[in-house]
Amino acid sequence: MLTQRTKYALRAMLLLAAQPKGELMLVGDIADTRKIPRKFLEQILLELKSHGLLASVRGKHGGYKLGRPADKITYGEIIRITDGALAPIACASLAFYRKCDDCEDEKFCAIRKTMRAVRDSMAEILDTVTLADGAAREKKRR
Amino acid sequence: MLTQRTKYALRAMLLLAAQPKGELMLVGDIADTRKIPRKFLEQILLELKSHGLLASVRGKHGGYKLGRPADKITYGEIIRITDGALAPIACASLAFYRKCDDCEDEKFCAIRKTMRAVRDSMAEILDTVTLADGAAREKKRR
DNA sequence: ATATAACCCGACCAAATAGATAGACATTTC
DNA sequence: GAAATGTCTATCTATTTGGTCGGGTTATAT
Repeated sequence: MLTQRTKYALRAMLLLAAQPKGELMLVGDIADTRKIPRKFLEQILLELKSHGLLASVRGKHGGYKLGRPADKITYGEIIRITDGALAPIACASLAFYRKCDDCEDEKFCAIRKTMRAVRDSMAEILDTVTLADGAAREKKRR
Repeated sequence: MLTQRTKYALRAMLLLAAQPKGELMLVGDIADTRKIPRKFLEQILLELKSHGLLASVRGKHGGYKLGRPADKITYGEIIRITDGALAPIACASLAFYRKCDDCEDEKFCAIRKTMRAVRDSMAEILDTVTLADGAAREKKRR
């Protein structure tokens, strides 16, 4: 399950993706609009920024905007930053691989094999769908 | 990520699936073979049994065996019992659906839509792969 | 009867993780 | 230099996870 943190991250990013290109948005406005605790959101945005997914301007008239075009940022990227591995089990992860403590023979592990397949099919979606796709969909609401 | 509990459950079930058909296995033997804390395993097996995935015999010469043929038990079933929803987010789950507290318009939620797609592709694998498949694979080890 | 299992239950515990909150600091505009 | 705004670090609390412990019960084979 995605953490609350990740849900907040996705929501905030989608909101920014829906802004007129290059326009800055205040942390406070993002928090209010998407009902995210302000201070918590601050941390999340900072982390996303440190990975280049966001850009910011300080001082008066500052704010946040996407660090790259919305069609170049995938859900998968965001999730990996805020939540970590996509795979259901660490030994089946690519980006966050870790051996199971008590695994004897990874190569023949029937659990790992299946979880790898699951990971792959998750990644196929999450590394393909972009913020632009999401924002386009949400626009229909109005 | 799957919990340790679920990993144990899968391991235990796969071991039972590899037994000669109908043969009983002691909790203690399962625990030793698959390196699972004995008392913890007891709890897990009991839960799986209560859902019909296992059958047991008490008293001397007692033990556990699968409650159904190995090719009729999927990974998905086991995971849903020990871990809950497959979906990355509750509002995208079928078996464990729950509305997001602060969701305004589920129908147009771009997060939910994608996570539903993810859920579906996970379920397609996890509800298809059976213990028989897994056990067959592990047999090759020898 | 006795030994050997599974069953069942509730209490307890430690460590990790999640979800925030608080406050001081740095930077920019006006 | 004052106001607005992002940056950074520390701290707090609650929940979940992953067990452990103990002991009582029920069922079965010998």
